[in-house]
Amino acid sequence: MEMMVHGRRDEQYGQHHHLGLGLGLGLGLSLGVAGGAADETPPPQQLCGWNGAAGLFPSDRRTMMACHDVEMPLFLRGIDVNRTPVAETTTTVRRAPSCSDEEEPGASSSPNSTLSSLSGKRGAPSAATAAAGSDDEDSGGGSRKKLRLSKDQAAVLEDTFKEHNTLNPKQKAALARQLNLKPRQVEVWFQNRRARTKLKQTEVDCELLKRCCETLTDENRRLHRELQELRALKLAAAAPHHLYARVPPPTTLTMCPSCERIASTTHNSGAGKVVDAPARPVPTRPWPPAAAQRSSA
DNA sequence: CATCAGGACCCTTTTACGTCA
DNA sequence: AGTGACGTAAAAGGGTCCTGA
Repeated sequence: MEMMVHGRRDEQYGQHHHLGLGLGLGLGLSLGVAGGAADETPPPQQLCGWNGAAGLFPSDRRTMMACHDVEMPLFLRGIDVNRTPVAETTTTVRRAPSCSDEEEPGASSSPNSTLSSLSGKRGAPSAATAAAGSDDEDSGGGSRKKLRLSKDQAAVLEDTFKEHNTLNPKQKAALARQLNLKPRQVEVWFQNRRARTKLKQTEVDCELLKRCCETLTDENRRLHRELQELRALKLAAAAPHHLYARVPPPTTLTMCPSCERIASTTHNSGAGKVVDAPARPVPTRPWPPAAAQRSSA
């Protein structure tokens, strides 16, 4: 049952992500960034080259630290619960002064912890706050307290996320038990983590599209120039010789005999030399096209 | 077959916390 | 040392979708 649900979700959100992230791929870009794809569990929504966690996800200091710790044995033992930040460094998990009561390992320090026991439905805000108020009475008027996860907790979560970016209830419960967190906290962490992943991927896609757009703009500019030159050439060819001869051509147009491409080169010495432009039987197509003629007729 | 409850997830917003100037 | 701005992670709230009863 659990696995079924899981698979379904994957499928569902795979489609979802096609909408969200598909833009970079619609252009048929094979995102070359895909180098280290192995790192991140290719989520169902993996559409383009996954950049791997290395360069992407640890965008912030804290996550970075967590990722660096990844090598540590996966199942950390004696993980620092959210309380008693004994010898934490900068990422000390602080307990709110109000939350002086120590809950037993099962009940997390999260002020919202009561929420997780509300059978999953996160609605019922009033119930939540009410519960919170009753649970940690001294929480100061129901203001939720956020507790940073410890480095170790984050590392384990990161590791697990790399294996699979979603959790089935069993895994969630196990992880929560292992980390001494509420299942709800684990769930929220995974949600936020997925959101961060998606954001990063979107940024990468966006950057790629930007580059692609620049390339196309350049190409477009180049083609426009080429078109102008060709039009000028055509005009010159059509002009009567005596008129054309009076205007010293700023450039000399030459044609490659093999490929029949016309090249315009500045040629000072050959100023009076007029290229007999229509040497090439270029416009083989009638103008306007026959179809157009027919339709206009 | 229609309906409903339950569950999982996503998206957006809010809030608490940490850092820096 | 105190403070405000800012960035970020944790959490809330609301919505969608799917499944099973």
